[in-house]
Amino acid sequence: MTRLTTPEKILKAAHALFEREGADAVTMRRVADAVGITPMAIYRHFPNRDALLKKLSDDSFQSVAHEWKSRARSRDVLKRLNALMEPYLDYALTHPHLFDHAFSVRRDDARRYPEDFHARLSPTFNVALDAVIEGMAQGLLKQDDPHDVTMTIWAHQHGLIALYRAGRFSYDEAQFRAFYLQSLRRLLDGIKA
Amino acid sequence: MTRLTTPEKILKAAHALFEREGADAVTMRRVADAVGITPMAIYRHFPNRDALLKKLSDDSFQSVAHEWKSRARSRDVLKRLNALMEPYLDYALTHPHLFDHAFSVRRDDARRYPEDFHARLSPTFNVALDAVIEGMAQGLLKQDDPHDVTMTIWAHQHGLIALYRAGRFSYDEAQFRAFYLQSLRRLLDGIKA
DNA sequence: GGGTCATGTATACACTGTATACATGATGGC
DNA sequence: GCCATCATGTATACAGTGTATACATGACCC
Repeated sequence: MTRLTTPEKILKAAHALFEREGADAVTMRRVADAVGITPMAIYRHFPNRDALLKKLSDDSFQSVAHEWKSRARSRDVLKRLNALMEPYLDYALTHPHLFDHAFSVRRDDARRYPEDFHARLSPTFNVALDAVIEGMAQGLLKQDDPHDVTMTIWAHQHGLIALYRAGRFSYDEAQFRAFYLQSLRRLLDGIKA
Repeated sequence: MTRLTTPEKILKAAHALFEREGADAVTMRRVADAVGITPMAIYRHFPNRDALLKKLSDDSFQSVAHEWKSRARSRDVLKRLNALMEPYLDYALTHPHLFDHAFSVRRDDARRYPEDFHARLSPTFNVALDAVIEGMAQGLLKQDDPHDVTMTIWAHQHGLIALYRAGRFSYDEAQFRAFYLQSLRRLLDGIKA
């Protein structure tokens, strides 16, 4: 257990609150109490509450982002695409509150489609994009704009999880996972006969 | 201009605030000021703020729900499905804050998949479901669980709009609408070659 | 005419983020 | 060794939030 600097302690305490009870539970006073300082001391390290929450969720997301890439190892493009669909769900299920904050909250610095994704600014999007490009080159996927197709896949994943997070499914995690994969299979194969 | 009862005045004032500035702007004090009463007077008509917001968004949603059905007139099932995809987007674009509240907020009384939708409790879901069932019967759509397929379509729509609402697209409304319809076409046709 | 009840007001409390002013202790230059 | 500087903390205060509680007022009915 290495000694933590104060900003680290603050982030850790805030993170714990966030994971357990969601963003609303992360009040300056509760974080300060958990660290053992006064609320105003937090402002020596973070300009305001939003910045604290943002740093928090950015760090958390960063720590799982590399996991993304490591799953994209398969030679088979279709298997690779399938394997890429799971980490997004995994993150949503293991860090639900952080997921909400990372993807469902409007924020000024969020990457925007299409320009930021054409500029390859999103490492996670890139992995999926490359699989799609390769799939089209190999003739496994229909010829189409690969960026648009990747975005379609992302949106589909996101929609399912957003509805799940909003309480629109009565499925438990295992059941929802099955539905999620099945639904993505429909996207790959199409609904039309 | 018929005379409004106090609860109606409250709802109208709250609705205006909601549409213009979003849920956070709907404070008891601002609503009360707009109506010309004290904040506590609102509690004679609504048990608390959440109930006020809920009634508000339910009413708003109700007022557009019948529009849903009227679009499902075409004989051609595929055209009908396409026509059904637009109202959801229209509602999201014309009432963005209300859309967020209606579909992205966790609420205890929300209908849950699958049981509430099998019980046909959602008039809007039913319209799409019936089109899907008919499409399968006619052999236009792949044989599959029609409820699951309808849910897949809904999730796809929802994901696109959720990302748009979260600021992940730099498209303007017209551009996003085009992308939205294109993406849903991909779902119908499939991505695989 | 007087009780009942719906509807309003006034006040107060606990909670929020954070601006402002001040304290304290470590560090570096002379 | 001493003193200024500065990072880091505290204490207090303010404006905002939802809402519990107590009281006022006027319409209605018997």
